[in-house]
Amino acid sequence: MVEKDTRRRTIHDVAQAAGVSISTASNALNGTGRTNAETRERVIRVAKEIGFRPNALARGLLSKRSHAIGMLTNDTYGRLTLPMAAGVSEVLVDHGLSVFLCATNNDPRLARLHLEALLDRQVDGIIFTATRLDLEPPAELAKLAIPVVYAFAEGPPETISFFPDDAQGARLAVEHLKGLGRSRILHITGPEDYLSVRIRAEAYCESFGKGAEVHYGDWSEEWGHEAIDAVFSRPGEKPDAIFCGNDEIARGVIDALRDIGITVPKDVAVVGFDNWEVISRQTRPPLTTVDMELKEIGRRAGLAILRLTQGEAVPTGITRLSCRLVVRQSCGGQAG
Amino acid sequence: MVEKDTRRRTIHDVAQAAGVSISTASNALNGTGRTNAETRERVIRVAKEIGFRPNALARGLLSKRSHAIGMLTNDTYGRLTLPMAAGVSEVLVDHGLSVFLCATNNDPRLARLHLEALLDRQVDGIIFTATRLDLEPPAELAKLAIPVVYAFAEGPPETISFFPDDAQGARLAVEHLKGLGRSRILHITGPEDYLSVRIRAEAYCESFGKGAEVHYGDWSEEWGHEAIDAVFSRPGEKPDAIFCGNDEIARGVIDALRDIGITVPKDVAVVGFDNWEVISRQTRPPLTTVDMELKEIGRRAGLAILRLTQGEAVPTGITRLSCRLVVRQSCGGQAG
DNA sequence: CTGAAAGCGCTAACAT
DNA sequence: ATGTTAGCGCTTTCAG
Repeated sequence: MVEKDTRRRTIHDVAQAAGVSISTASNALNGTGRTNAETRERVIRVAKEIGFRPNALARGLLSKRSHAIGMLTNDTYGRLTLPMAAGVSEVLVDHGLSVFLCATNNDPRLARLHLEALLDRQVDGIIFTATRLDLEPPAELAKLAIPVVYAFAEGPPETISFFPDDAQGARLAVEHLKGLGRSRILHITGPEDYLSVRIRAEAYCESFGKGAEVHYGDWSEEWGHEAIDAVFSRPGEKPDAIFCGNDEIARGVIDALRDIGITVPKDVAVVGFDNWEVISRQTRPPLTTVDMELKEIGRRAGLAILRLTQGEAVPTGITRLSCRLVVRQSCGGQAG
Repeated sequence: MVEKDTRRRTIHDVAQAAGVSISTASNALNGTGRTNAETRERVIRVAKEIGFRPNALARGLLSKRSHAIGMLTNDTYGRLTLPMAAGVSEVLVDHGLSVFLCATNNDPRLARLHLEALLDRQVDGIIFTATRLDLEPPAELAKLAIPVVYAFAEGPPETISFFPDDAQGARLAVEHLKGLGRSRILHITGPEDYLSVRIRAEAYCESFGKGAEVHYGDWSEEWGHEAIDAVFSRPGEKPDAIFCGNDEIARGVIDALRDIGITVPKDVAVVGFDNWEVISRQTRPPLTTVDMELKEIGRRAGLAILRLTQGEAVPTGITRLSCRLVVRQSCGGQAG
């Protein structure tokens, strides 16, 4: 009994089966050089028949392009990184680029380990993503010979970065509330040492004008509760709208308001930030919130890397991508 | 002015700089063959000096091992896939294996595209992960010449699969409640067509015994609300504990109980399933819940692939990994 | 239009 | 102990 040959078919097999030389087979398959239409078709047919698939390693060795990129992320794939990864992958898969996912877990040793592995594998480029804008990317990245793109992170000058436009997102929220006739809008948000927190707060202050009031805290529902309890237990005029720094805070705010008998959105309108659906769809009422379009950020980063690996130029600097307001019922919008 | 040579250093450069032949350099660096200790050290030193890093493509071409594996996942990286990916990566990175992440988004075209790309890249193995146990993995996977491991998914007979032990997890929850003196435990869970739902429900019934009562619904907070409203508005004895099919349902349950003036955990204890922290830490009181140890599933899958790629045998069949009960305050546990 | 040959960077027999 | 050589699978001059 003859053992079945389980080896992968090589271009050598194709050439032999088609009765041509290896180089002719290669030319035919890649449409390079001059090849008789007839032979070309025969070669292509044979290749399909015997299930030939070119070895990407051999190709990469020769072309010095691996058609793979690395995605380096500082966290264990939080809710920010993943939508971005989806966007990256979506853009690249149809161009034959694969993605190595490297979670560094904020550990510099791991980061270097992954980075070296990526370079050894001759990746055509690297996308660095982080969980907050003001996290310093590894300095080595800037010195690499291959293209690097920063997503949700800021690279050094002359590099390419994609950000959500936090200021525009905040304005979107405030203008929406103003348009609904709200006039005493409070901002309850996260820790002041986050860059996005400061940007959003500043845009809120500018957009709302006199009477703006920012409460910094942490990213938790509990903080939303606390803040509401504090604000509504003090004397004086009460707010008629709350713009929250993220959806978790917004959820705490909404729950706290209900607890003290205030109706959302009739008495107080609430807007969140993130559109993290497990929260924003489940608040009662569902939450109007600002979506940072993370997937789009990923897409843009992927596209940029794609262009760069093809030798095209991509403008350097920070590109701020617009946020989108997702209107649900917590502001008095239509039921839906 | 001489252009700086930005080419990557090759073993040829090392050999030249160390004044030895290429093969001696190779032997010295890899510790293969016989090499004089002195030359070996010199070669290694020189290699480090000029920043030599071996080209993984060339190595892979020769050894037919790319030291990369593919992770194929059916969803756009949901909360289930990601912890598993983290576990996989954690185990493999120190062994020099990199991971291609391929999100198929439940699209068969994408799945095949990714699979072919992985094979072209000569990956050493593939891990398939899904978002539910009873999702049929692509049939092509079983026929591959390389090792395949299924995580949170069931492969065909004679393959290797890792599952959470849903039945044990459910028993953990029920026994915990019984141990706390609860005697009228209800099970409010997800859609009956989910295998995990059926397994958990069955284990609950067996463990709780006479009087078991299962309410099937969907995976939402809303359903938790509805179910509680229905149960507490009907005549007859009321439950003193609820075992929920996931954390979202549990959150709805807790909120609904509070709405009708029932205190958790005093009057009714609640246990969830998933330990999705954005929910389970934020319920009031925080939720006692069953953790499926997804990261551990990923680790085991990664370890299995590692063994297989090294030619070691790994027992086939389904391995069910124990769940862990995370005790918070929704059952009357200690405050923490 | 086709084929022979060189070589990408590396490893592993085999000579020396 | 070290060097020479062949070759992994592929693309690409360059002769024919």
